[in-house]
Amino acid sequence: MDRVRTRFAPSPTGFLHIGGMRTALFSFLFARNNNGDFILRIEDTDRSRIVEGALDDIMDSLRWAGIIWDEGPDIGGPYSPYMQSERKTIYQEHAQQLVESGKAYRCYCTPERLKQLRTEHGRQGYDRYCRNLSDDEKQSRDEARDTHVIRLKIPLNDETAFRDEIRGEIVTKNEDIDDFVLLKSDGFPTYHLANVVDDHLMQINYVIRGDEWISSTPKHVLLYNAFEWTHPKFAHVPVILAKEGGKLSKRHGATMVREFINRGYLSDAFINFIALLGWSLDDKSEFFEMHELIKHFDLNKVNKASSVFSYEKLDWFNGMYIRKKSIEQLYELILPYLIKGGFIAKEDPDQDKDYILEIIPLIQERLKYLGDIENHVWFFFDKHFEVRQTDALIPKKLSKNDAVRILEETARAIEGLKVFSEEDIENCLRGLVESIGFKAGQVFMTIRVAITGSSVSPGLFETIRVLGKNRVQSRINHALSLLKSEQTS
RNA sequence: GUCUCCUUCGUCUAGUGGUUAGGACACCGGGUUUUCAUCCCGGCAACAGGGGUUCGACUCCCCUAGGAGAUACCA
Repeated sequence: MDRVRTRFAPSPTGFLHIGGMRTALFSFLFARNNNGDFILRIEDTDRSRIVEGALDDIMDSLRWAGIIWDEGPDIGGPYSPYMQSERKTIYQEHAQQLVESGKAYRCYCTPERLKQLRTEHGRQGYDRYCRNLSDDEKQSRDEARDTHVIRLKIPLNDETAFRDEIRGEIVTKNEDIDDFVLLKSDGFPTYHLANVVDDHLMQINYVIRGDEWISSTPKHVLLYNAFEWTHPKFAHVPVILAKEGGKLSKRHGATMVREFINRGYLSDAFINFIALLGWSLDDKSEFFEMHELIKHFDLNKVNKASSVFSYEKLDWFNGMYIRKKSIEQLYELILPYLIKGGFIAKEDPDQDKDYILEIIPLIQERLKYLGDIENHVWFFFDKHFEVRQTDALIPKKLSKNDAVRILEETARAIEGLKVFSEEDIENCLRGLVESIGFKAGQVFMTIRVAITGSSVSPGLFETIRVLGKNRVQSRINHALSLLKSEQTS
């Protein structure tokens, strides 16, 4: 059997979408699983819709995810170029060839006529008017150099079938297929022409794409037939929908891969999650690294039905992956976010490395995504510290004086600690609870709010240890002054 | 409207004629506990509906409904 070659062929009309990434992933996994090639081709034949920066975003996002192509616009390859806009003459020659062999024809219908056709008959496609133009008329139109497009002459009274690798046989009556446009009046090809010509020329033998293409596949099959080429195998993978059905859009949350990168989702987690949208190995495996996905991927295990993107489950996966990272790995990962949050200086990022290395274990299991880091570490940095919940300083059922007493006793007890280990801190404070007569929860909450500024924090003893004696003492004093000033009740 | 595809817990899914229909996320309850988180235990919850075929249908066929896509000189 021939070497497997698949491709991902996005158009640079926007940043890479979640669904696009998932389709690219399946195409990539299938190629790698078969020791084949994965090609990146850019379909930029609609010059009016090209978005600045989209091409770079698509390539960067794919690389981030570990979806690496063997041939593409940036690295070239044996079938260069990989930008369709640079292949314009190839398509024109092929379209011309079909006109000459009588399989396609020039159509001079104006956009206005086509529009009117649609309003009169509903959406029923082109009426194949120019297909039957007399030779005289054709000649005079050509002599007048009327603008025209080239359309494929669909063989009537027949049906077109193909086998989808995921769905099986799909049959369409040819009368339901338009004499669709091959070459636009500006000389650029339509997707249909360009995609067929390129897939053939680039030796693609598996076309793996989103299932929104199912209904145009018969057109492509007919085009392959017109060229007398054998068509590749087709596999239409299900698309990703929003919760309410319909396309995923901004109002549901992030849709661009870029947004997930920026928020600090780990590529391993993202890929793992997205791979499971429409594919699964069995009823128990849920964690897969890329090499495992490659090893196990199978088109037969791809679902037919579209799936809903769950932000909650992505967060869960991401949390699991964050917890699997070593302290050192996590340090490298969060550094950019610490810089962005103003916690450390860009010029000297490793300045507080030892301190941060101590902090990480305390927050690791609480982190959902890296961008969330500042909500967990702000109070570890003096210049960001403030008591955000001053009223929480006084626990339920206790008075201001009780709180003052707790903090004063705590300051004294901490001062007496010779060894500042977690164990010693714990023993010390538990002893304090005993002697003071309040409940542990009440005492600890007051201390927590005093030293972390809020009622939610990592474990108290470990936090105290990491903060260090000096910081703890000065924060307790600060809290005392807050309590004594009349603001708190 | 027409054509095509799809349909198992709220969500992601396992299941290929005989299962108490399994797992995960979310949710609810309990445990651990100084808060939050983690972790552990338990619970809720599904075969869209109707006809067939069959000794027997979630599994096969047909119809209906619902959803998605196409119906562009966009991809």
